Amino acid sequence: MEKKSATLSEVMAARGELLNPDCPSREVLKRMTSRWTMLVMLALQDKTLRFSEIRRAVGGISERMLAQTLRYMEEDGLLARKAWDVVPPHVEYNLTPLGQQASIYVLALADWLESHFPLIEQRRREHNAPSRP
Amino acid sequence: MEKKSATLSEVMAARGELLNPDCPSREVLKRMTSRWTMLVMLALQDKTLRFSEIRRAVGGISERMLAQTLRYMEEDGLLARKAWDVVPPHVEYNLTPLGQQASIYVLALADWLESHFPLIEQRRREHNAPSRP
DNA sequence: CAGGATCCGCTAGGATACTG
DNA sequence: CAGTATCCTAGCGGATCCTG
Repeated sequence: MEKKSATLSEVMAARGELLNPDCPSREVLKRMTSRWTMLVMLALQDKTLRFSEIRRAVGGISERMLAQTLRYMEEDGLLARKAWDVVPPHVEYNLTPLGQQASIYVLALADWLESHFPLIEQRRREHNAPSRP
Repeated sequence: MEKKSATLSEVMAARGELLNPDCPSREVLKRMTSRWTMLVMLALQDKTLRFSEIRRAVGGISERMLAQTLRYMEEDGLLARKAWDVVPPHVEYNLTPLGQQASIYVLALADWLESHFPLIEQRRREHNAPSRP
């Protein structure tokens, strides 16, 4: 499993990997780009937050989904969880270096989307109402 | 609700826009990062393909999902569809400039994911088998 | 060939209640 | 506070058949 500098063809091959239906990274893609994961990344960008703080930050997420999302992210090494053994419980979350790297791309996409959303909406209107006489 | 030139704080607010549960761009995010949309973008990167070619390129996608994905992408202005009125039908798809812009971010994310997938998998194994004696 | 129409299983995800 | 457990529903998505 040594990692040498990738040749161009290797890079190109790797790039198409996801198009393979059996590609195991598809599930990771699915998780990472899932509705809530991206928003949690957005909320945790260079911050450390507690469970309920994230819940408040990410509008509309349910406890169940937040818990599950956090578990997945931790499992994938994107999220660090620190729990103090006190009562009432105190747990803090923040992105790991790996998670922060990933968040760069997620945030870039989110930013692009937000800034181009008006254009997309306009295209959609044009599309759905094409020159009605 | 009037829109003047954005101040820095407004820009920062815009970045958090997606965290608002009522934010309309959430649905676009959902569509754009949906399972198949990203893979179709991957397949169409600087290419023009026909329906069945895309279907073959994106392993595992069903006709129904491909058709729906293409419709959404066209609706959002990410995809251009050209149909010749011949029999048998001939239809070609390629990304619009807007779609190509978007694909940059999607592909960047996909690339990062593919190259870091081994690491993520390793983290997951470590996580699921923590120092068993 | 490029899809639309239908049927249907599965699961993502919400609401609520409960616990350490 | 930080979750887990349970129940339940909408809609994602697959399989299949059909048509211009």
